[in-house]
Order: sequence, then structure tokens, then C-alpha cells
Amino acid sequence: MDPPESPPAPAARPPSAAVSLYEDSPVFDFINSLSPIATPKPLGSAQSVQLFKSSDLVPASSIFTSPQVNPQKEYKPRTRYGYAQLSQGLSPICQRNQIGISSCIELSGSPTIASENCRPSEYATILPSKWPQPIPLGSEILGDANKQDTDGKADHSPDVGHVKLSSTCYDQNGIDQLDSSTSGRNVQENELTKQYNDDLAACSLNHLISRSGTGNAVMSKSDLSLEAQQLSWKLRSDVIFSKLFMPMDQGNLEDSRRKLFDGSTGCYIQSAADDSHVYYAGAAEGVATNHDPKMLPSVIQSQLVSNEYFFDTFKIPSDGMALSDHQCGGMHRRSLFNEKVWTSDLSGQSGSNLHHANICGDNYMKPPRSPVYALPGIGLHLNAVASNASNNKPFTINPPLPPELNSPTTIVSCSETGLCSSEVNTLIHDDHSSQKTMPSVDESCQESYKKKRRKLQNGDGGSCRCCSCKKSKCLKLYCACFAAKVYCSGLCSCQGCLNNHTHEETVSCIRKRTESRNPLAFAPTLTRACDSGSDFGDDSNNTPASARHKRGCNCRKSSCLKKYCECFQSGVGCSMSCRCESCKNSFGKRVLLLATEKMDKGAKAKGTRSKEEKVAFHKQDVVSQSGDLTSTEDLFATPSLEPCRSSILLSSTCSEPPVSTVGCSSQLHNSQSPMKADVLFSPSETCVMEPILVDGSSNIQEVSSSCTTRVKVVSPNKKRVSSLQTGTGLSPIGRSGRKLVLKSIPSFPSLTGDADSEPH
DNA sequence: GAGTTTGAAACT
DNA sequence: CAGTTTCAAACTC
Repeated sequence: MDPPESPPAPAARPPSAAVSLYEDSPVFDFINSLSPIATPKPLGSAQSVQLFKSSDLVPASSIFTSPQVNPQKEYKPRTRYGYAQLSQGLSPICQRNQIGISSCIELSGSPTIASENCRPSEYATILPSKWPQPIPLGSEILGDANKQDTDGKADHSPDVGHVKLSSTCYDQNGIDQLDSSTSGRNVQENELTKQYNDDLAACSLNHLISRSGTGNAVMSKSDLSLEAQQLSWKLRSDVIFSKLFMPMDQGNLEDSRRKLFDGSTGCYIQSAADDSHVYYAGAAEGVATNHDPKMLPSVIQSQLVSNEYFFDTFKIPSDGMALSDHQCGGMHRRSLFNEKVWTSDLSGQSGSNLHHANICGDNYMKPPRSPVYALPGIGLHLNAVASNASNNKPFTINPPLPPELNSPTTIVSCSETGLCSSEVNTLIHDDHSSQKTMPSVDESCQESYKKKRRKLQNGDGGSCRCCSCKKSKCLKLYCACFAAKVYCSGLCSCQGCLNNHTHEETVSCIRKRTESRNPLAFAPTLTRACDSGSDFGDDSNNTPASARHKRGCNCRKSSCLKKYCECFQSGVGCSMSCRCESCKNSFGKRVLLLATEKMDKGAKAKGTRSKEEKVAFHKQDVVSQSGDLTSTEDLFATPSLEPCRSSILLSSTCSEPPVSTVGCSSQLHNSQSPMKADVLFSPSETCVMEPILVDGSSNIQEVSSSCTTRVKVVSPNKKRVSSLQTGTGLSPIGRSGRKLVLKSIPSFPSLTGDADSEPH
């Protein structure tokens, strides 16, 4: 051949030698016909692989998860970040060089797979909706790679294509330990569970969630743990968590998630606002599935640390063994069942289930009204989680919260828990026996309760909501207990409380009324998530309103740096739905697009930008410039896909490294670009970002050629500009705020898919 | 521990 | 829907 003269497709072409080997093959021809790039595929040869240019590979890389390539590295702590990582790990490798590819290939064990995956062209065109697909691939690859670790566990994984990571092994170990330690308790729980079996079905969601860790049928068993027990277990769980958390791998997460979603009942979808929240999507399983991957990264990323939170939400033994309550994080959440237990407990230890039926009977038992409808129970769960988190300050990752505070605190609290658990039981008993309705029953008692409560709160607070309502009778959302859809406990110091089983009817009624008034009233908070969860912050159990976070805060004086701010309290960054002023939420800023100067420019151009808007922008800017990590969660803070949270360094000035870079974390140094933008990275490696402009400002620039940026700007009037609201419609949260986000650039469908749905 | 501050919830 | 009031938690002293 004449190299110089040779026609097309030279670049991708493998060496002639390699080609010669395959060119005759029909397969080769076929492949060739499919894509020029494909040609190199003669995977067998390293040479051919090398032919690929890194640039070509980039797109594909996103798809490839190559944990296997470097299993050890991959399974490092980062694995825990989860999903995003998976994709992340893979892509870089493939992306960068042929080595990556080759490794991918090798790992895959199947040239075919590798070739397919590595095909840049394919990925380039791949729709976001399909991004999840990589998972299956990854799962395959990983599965092979990890088989050693997981052994027969592969069987457990759903057919969906769960990714199995070596990290699973870690989990496994931890699980085993846990399991052994908790097995006894499990039995106990099972017994209790029996009592509530009937109710469980309806409440399965809670179940699933709480048990997500177990990821199996087993999960259904453990939910009934007693609050006290949970408390006592907390320590254990923490320990376990600490052990497992790192190991927590995407595979597990994914697995659990999938299991969750695969639930016979339909699919549960996490709310965007709150990672930890799950919504029932009815039959939209596919949707849910799609969401998972996306969500995980964000969650992980932002919450990375909120071990407890995270743990609760996702911890899953690879083997599907029931983690039992430790899973629940004991304290992490007060589940419906827990509530029931409490109730029953009150009425007489294990015996009476008088009330549990009722409890489930009301809102809890309600089947999802719509696909989007948030299950109340979940809210409860998460809330509890969040609350616990707050006390424990589980979110270690977050800068604001020193790591020391997290686990250590938790542990301490756990130790306390031991003490408290008994107390709790006693208190509960007392409380209920005396019916809080009559607060005056025993003043001294109240005092002691208060003290105890404070102890708990300070220590870990576990599951206690401990309200102190005086005028609301605990029948308004002001009441943390009521907001969490739980009855007040003996630890509460409320007065004139009607939120107890003796007033079930009333409570139920009020709940309904409240819900009718505000469908989100009992919606899960964040979470914390990933609930964000997130995530990081500590969600205080004290937070009365569970739905607040989703709606966003409205802070003015606290700068979102105090617990007054629900977002801060929940350890999550403010989202687009927030209308806060001078937001300095250290967990992440809400605005993605920072542009002070840009603002100016915009102002010039438009000359109409409102002062407020400028302020908002400025705020954003400040934040980003301050070097705070911005969690992109904000972008997805909206119900639909918060999942995609990712930390991003926006400005070059950012001194702090991203907390966790799960999905597509990356630093954007967009020195050239006049605008600084928080970029949302999709979980998938493919960083397609849509610039979203508020008010139609059009000066957003794409950060990189390969990546589009989704930029959000605060709306001038501070009305929430939720860009990414759940387009999927899965989100129960209907946002009423004006949505000013404009997509200046048509891009891939947003991960959430909500972008499309957004009004312009 | 009392008083103040804060922002969500409730109300108008 | 906007403005005001109420409320309870968070915070300060």
C-alpha cells in the first residue's frame, strides 16, 4: 500500500499487518462497514488498539468503567462513591489511551464487548437516557473481574446488569461480620415483623428503603426493629459502616438500588431533591432504573460521607444477607415499622399491635396516588435518617463538618445509645401510658425527659424527634414529630400534645388535611441524602418539615450557614429551588452559573437585569470563588434527579478539592470563558452539559468542546429557577415557582430528562 | 435557662 | 398570591 496515497480512514486503521489478518474475515468487513472506527477492532492486537487516538476514545471512555483495569485502585475508597465512580473509573482509562482500551478489553474478557464499548462513535451519539447502559456493560466486565471476589454472588444480582465491584467483597466481609453479630437480633426482629406482616406490604416502601442495604427479600424482615434496639445497634452499624463504607461499591449500591426498584410493586424513584428519597414510579421501572445510576453518583459524591446517611440508604450486603438493623442505621431512620413498634411497644411491649394497623392505615398505608406520589413512609424514613445525621454529623466529607465530628460522634452517641435505648423504652412507655396529651402529668418527669432528650439530641438523638411544641398540639408541621408522621414520644416535651395514638383519628385527619393543603408536607426532606444526602450535612431530626428541603430554603439572614437553613441542616447544598439570599451554604451553592462579570455583561446587553438577579449571581460567584465546593446537586436538587450530584470545582481559584468526584467531577478551569459556571456533570463520563440560562441570557459558553455545560442561574426575582425539575414527571414535587431556565443549547436530554419538560 | 433570632408554616 | 402572623427550633448571652 502506498501510505501517502492511501485513501480514507487511515487514522483509525490498524496497521496493515493487523488488518491483513482480519480483513478477509466477514466479520471484519461487517464491522468495518459499521464504523470506520470499528476497524481497529481487531481487538486481539494491541497495535490496533493503539491506533485509537485518545481523543477518539474520550467519548467512549465514559461508558467504560474499568474498575477492573485497576481493580485495586478502583476499589479504593473511591468505590464507595459509587456509581459515578464506576463510570468514572472506566472512562478515564479508556479515554486516555490505548492502554486503557486494551485493559478494558482484557478485563471484559470478551473482545466483542470491548470493541463495542470502546467505539467512540457509538457513544458520541448515545443518548443520556442510555447512559445507564454502560452499567450493564460494566457489570459484565466487572462481573468477570469481580467474580473472584463475589464468587457465587453473581447469582444474586438481578438480571438488570448489576455491576459487581470488587468492593463488594469488602462489603461482604463487613456484612458477614455484621450478620453474625446481628443474626440474633434478626430473629427477634423477624418475630416482631410477623406481627406486622400485613402492614408491611403497604409499607413496603419504607421497608425497601430501610432495607435497601439488604437488597433482598430479607429486608422485609428487619424493619420492625424497635427504636431502642436501633439505637443500641447504631454503634454497631457505625462500626460496620466505617468498615464497609469504603468498600461500599457501586455494584452494591447499584444492586441494592435495582433491587429496590425491581421491587415487585413497581419502581421507586429517588427524588431529585433528595437522594435518599424514593418515589414510587408505578410501572415506570425503566425510568427508575435509569435514574439510579445517575443518582448514585451525586449521592455518593455529595454524601460521600455522610456515611450514616449513605449507609442507610444504600448499604447492601452483596450477598443479600440481611444486615438487620444495623442497616437501618438503627438510629438512622425511624421507619414506619419502627413507629409501629413503638406504638405497640407503648401499648405493651411486643404484644399489642393495636395501633400499628392504624398507623399504617392512615397515610402510610396509602398506595401511591400517582407514580410520582411520594410515599409518606419514605419521608419518614429519610427524615429520621436526616435527623439522625444531624445529630451525629455524619457527613464527614463536608468541609464544614470536620470528620472528627462524624463517626466519632456517632460512636459516642451509640455508646450512649446503649444507655438511652433502655431509657427510651422506658420513656416511651411512660409517655404513652400517661398519654402525653396530659403534659402536666408529671412535671418532674417532663424535666427529666427533657434532660434525657437533650442528651440524646446532643449525643446522637438517634431517632428521637423530641419536639417541644406548646401551641400547635403537635398537629401542625411545626411539630417535628407530626411532620415526620410519627407520634410524639416520651422524649418529647410538648404540651397539649394530640399527636399520639389515642388521637389517631384526629392525627390522621389533620395529616390528611395538611397533606391536602400541601402535598409535600410530609414528603421526604432531602435527605439527605441523599437526602443528600446529602447528603452531607447533618440533618437534624429536629427539622420539623420533611418536605422543606425540596422546596428549598428561603433564608435571608442566616446565609444558609446555620441550622435555620434547612438545606444546611440537611447537609446539602442549596438548590435551584431555594430562594435564599446571600447564600453561603458550604455544602454547595445553588447556582451553577456564576457570573458576576458575566452579569455585568448581561446587564449591559439587556440592561434590564434586576438588581436581585445580580445579587444572586454575585452570590453565586462569591461562593464559587470562595473555593467552596459546589455540589452540583443543586442542579439536580430538584426532585427528579438530584442523583446526579457531583462536586465540581468551578473556578480555578477553588482551593478545596472537590469533596468527591463521583460522576464526572472535574475541574473546570474556564479561564477563557468569561463565565464561570458550575457544571453539572452527568454521572456518566460523558459530560454533556446544557447551559441553561435564566432569563434567556445567552452568554453561556460551553466549557469544553466535549462538554456542554448545564448552567443555571438564579432567577432575578429569586423565584426558584428550577432547571432540572423532574422532567420525568416522576417527581411528586410540583414546583410552582417560575421556571426561567432556558436551554440555550439543545443538548442531550438531561439525565433527569426533566430539562425537556421544563417550561421556558 | 431565659431571651432573641430565624425562617417555615399557617393564616388572612 | 402576597403579606402577615404564628410557631418552634436555633442561637446567643
